[in-house]
Amino acid sequence: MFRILLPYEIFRNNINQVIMMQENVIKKPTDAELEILSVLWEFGPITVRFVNDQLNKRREVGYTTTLKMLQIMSEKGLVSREMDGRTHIYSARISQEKIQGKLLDRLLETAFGGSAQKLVMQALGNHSSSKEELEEIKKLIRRLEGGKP
Amino acid sequence: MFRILLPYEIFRNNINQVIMMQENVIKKPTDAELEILSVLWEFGPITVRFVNDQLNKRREVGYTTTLKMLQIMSEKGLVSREMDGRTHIYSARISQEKIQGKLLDRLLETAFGGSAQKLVMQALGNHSSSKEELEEIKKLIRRLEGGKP
DNA sequence: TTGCTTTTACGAAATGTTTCGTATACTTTT
DNA sequence: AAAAGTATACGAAACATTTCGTAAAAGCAA
Repeated sequence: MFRILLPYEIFRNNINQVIMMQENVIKKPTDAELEILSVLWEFGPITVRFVNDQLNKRREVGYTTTLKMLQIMSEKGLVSREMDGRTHIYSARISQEKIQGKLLDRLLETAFGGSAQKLVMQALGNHSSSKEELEEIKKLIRRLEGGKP
Repeated sequence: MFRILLPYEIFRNNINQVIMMQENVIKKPTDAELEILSVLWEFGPITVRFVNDQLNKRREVGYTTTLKMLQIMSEKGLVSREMDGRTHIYSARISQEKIQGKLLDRLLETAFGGSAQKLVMQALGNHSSSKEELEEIKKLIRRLEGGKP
C-alpha cells in the first residue's frame, strides 16, 4: 500500500540508523519536554526544524535550544531518533496515553485530593464540550454504572 | 459561637502579627509546593511541625526543609503566616479551586491536545467513582446539555 | 571553488528547585 | 541552673531545567 508523503516525510527515504533504548521507568516529563512531546504526538516523526517551527508559533525559541532539548530527551529515552542522511528525524517513544494517565493521576492526587468527581466536574464546567462529546461521556457513565445498556 | 479547638489550634490563642501581601499573578506551584499546599488545604492553618509530619507520612523530609519551603512560599505569596508567640501558623493564600483550574487547563492543553472529553473519559475510566458521584456528573451534563430538566 | 546556509555536537551560563547544616533564641525538663 | 528540646533564619550545596553561543561538518548556490 502507498500513500502521499507529507512534506517532512520526503526526507525519510534513506534511513541509516535507529537508536533504541530498553524500556525503563519513565519520569514525569518537564514542561519544555511536554511541549515538545505534544508536537511529536500530533505530527509524527519530524525534523528538529519542524519541531522548532511549531514551538515558535507559541513562543520564541532558538533552534539550538530545541535541538538540545531533543538531544537530552533522546538520552532520557523520551524520544527516538532516526537518521536520514545528515538530518535527524525524531519520534515520541512514550505514548500519549501513558503520559496522560500519569499526569492525570498526579493532578488528581495533589490538586484534587483524590476526587475524580471534582476533577471531572471542573473540566466539564470550565471547557465547553459539543453535544456529541457529552453523549460519549454519558455512554461511558452508563457503562460504568453497571452492565447492560 | 464556640467550638472545640483542634490540637494544632491550641497554640493560636495569642496572635501577634499577620503578614499580608498584595494579590499578584500566580505562577504554577512547583511539585514540592503543591505537596505542601495540599496539606494546608486539607488541614487549614497549621504549624510547620504539623505540615512536616504530614509530609513524612509519604516520604522522608527534614524539618528545616519544610520550614524553608514554607518561608519561600511565604515570600512568593503562596501562603500567609501568623505568629503565635514563637511559632508560625501557615495558611494557603491561594484557593484550591484556582490552582485546580490552572493546572487542569495546562494539562488539558499540553497532554490532551485541548480535548476535555478525552480527559474526562480517562479520569472516569481509570478511577472508580461511586454511584452518587456518577449521579452528580450526570446532573451536571444534563444542565450543560441545555436549560430545563 | 568560494562563500552562504543548514545541520549536529557540546559546553556552559542562567535560572529555578529542593535539601539540609549551622547558628541563635526561647521553652521545658531535670 | 544546666541540659535537652524545639523554634526560626539564613546561606549554600546539590541538583534539575532551560537557553544559547560557538564550532565543525555537510550541502547548496554563485
